[in-house]
Amino acid sequence: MKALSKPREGVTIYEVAKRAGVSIATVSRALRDSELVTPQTRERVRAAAAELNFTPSRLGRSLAEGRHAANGIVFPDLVGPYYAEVVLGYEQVAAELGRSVLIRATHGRADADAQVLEMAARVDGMVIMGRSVADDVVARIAATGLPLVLLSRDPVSDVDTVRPENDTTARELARHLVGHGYRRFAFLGDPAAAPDVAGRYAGLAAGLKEAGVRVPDPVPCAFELEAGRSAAAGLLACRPRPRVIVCANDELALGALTAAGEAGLRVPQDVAVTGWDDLMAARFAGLTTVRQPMRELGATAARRLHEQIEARPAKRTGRQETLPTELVLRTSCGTHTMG
Amino acid sequence: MKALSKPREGVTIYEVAKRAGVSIATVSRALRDSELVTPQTRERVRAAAAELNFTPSRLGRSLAEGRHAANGIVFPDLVGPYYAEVVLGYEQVAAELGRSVLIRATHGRADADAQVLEMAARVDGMVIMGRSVADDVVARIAATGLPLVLLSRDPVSDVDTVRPENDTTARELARHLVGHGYRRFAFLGDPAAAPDVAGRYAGLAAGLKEAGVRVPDPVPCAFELEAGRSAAAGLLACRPRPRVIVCANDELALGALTAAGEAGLRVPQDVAVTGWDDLMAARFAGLTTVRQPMRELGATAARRLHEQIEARPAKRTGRQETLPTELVLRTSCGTHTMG
DNA sequence: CTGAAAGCGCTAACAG
DNA sequence: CTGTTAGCGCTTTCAG
Repeated sequence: MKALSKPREGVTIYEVAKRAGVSIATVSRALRDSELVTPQTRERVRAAAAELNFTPSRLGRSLAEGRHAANGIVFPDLVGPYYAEVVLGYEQVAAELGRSVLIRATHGRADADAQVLEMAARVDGMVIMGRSVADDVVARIAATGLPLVLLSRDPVSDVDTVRPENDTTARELARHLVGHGYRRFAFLGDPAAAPDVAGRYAGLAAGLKEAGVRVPDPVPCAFELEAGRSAAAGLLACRPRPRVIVCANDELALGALTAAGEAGLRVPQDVAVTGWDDLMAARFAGLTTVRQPMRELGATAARRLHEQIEARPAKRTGRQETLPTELVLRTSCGTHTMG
Repeated sequence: MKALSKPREGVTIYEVAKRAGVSIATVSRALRDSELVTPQTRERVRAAAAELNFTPSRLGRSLAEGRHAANGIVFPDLVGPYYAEVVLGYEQVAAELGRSVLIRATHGRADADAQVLEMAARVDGMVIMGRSVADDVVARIAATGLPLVLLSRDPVSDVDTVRPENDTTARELARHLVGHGYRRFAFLGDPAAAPDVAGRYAGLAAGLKEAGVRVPDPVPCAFELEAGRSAAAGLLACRPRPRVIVCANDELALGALTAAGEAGLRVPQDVAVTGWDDLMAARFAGLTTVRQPMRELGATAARRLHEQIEARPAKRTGRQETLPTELVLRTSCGTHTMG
């Protein structure tokens, strides 16, 4: 057997050791500020490392330490400001905790399962958001004992979950709209596409039922402005026309607003529209919507995950955490009298 | 010397080998579809692996293969839709190429340099965006021979660069605004904060100079709506008031629009406003702006990086690529007569 | 076709 | 305080 001699090119700890005239153990210690080295030696090693522009291999270190010092997050997509904010909150907390961050958007890809499993092998713990992968993949990862947190997703076995409040606020929205005198409702969005949408629809339905108003069937629709526009155009062509279109998120609502304009209808006089998310555009479009603590969702998930990682061996608590959301009234749902 | 016995818990290739009654080499081969194993053996190994819920350790594999199969991307921040879109494009291409993605937002953190260096040790190549770290860090990473691509940033030595067109389109914008008859310009944004802003300001200045219009000093301002609002409020209080406020990006412009509204000024009759980015909100705010191929910027950077990684040992070409941008005229810059 | 064993770069006992 | 050395989990010669 001979050396394999891969065409590696990074400077290794051996070269630094040789240059500094010490052993690799001393280099390792010196570079990590161990107390077990003379300031003198430390300096010599430091100098040698600097001269060689040496950075320790993360692979070697992780393998020896038995940890990656990295967290992952998987989400269905990154389109629209929603996911980005969540990822931002996640990254921020992870960075503070000194952990690297791996991301993967599944985009409904065929090999999503494999990619997520791959990520599971690279991290000390991960967050899975929404319906990015099937339950059996989640279960399989959970079975390995890897720290795991589900975000905006229905619980799977005893995995920790973090999500925004949907039900209560959706009921509140229903009550508010009924208060405007509306009776013909439409719901734009596919409850089967995301747990959050299911929760919003359920809350709306419950609120309407309480008020004795007919509950509309949901109109499934992709999460894009364009899709919202065309679906809403169809809805607005119905007779009798719905008096209010409750949309599963702001992008759809913005599309509905566009459709209403194209149909020559005034909002809210002819048709009212509501969204969900409170994107920046919602403000400029005067859209009534629900504000979600997106960044905080990501940050919270990161903290829960970290707790699990630190608490190894894992004690799955199945903790469920729900973050509050807030109804934001603007002009698109109807005219509000001041005072 | 004894075994170290870390409290590792993952199933290893040894256990699979034992269970399948073969050597670890055979397991390794079987699981990676090597031709060198009987279908029979392969099946036996597969079964054993499945029963044990085995996933090969990425660390072990990477260390042995001498590659991470991961790419990194560093950006200054993730606030606002701009960066998210870039990251999305990057992730998408990286995923197609079978590579994991590491992200890091520096947020102007003090330890940004160390974090970026850390990432450099975890990936086979990385993209550095805007002013996320200082030139010397870029140079240092480049010196290690790690494949590197700069995004929306001034070139450093011979590192490949990808960026959006700023100068030409900014000149075009200047000409258009001068065509509206405007002479008193203001520029909101800090050219020192981002190379893109510097390019936009330079282009605007050049365009104005050509037209014989006085070039305004830039008004430095953070990249946030609120900051834009207050800076614009100050500008609008000046006498004589600027006739048009050219903003470094849409968020600032949206803030300027808000400020104008609060000051009781009509846009564009009393003051015109332009942005840059073409966020979704820009459309609903009627904002004249410049559309950038954000997703394509990320995707292009990912491809360039991949080329470098595949072409190892690296041959730095210092290739510079500029992606086109497009002026989008809406109502905020002035009234346009049809036809 | 399969197995034995040598590393990949680093950390951490252990023995000086 | 410092050096020696045994792994960490996997891939890959090299021999059979």
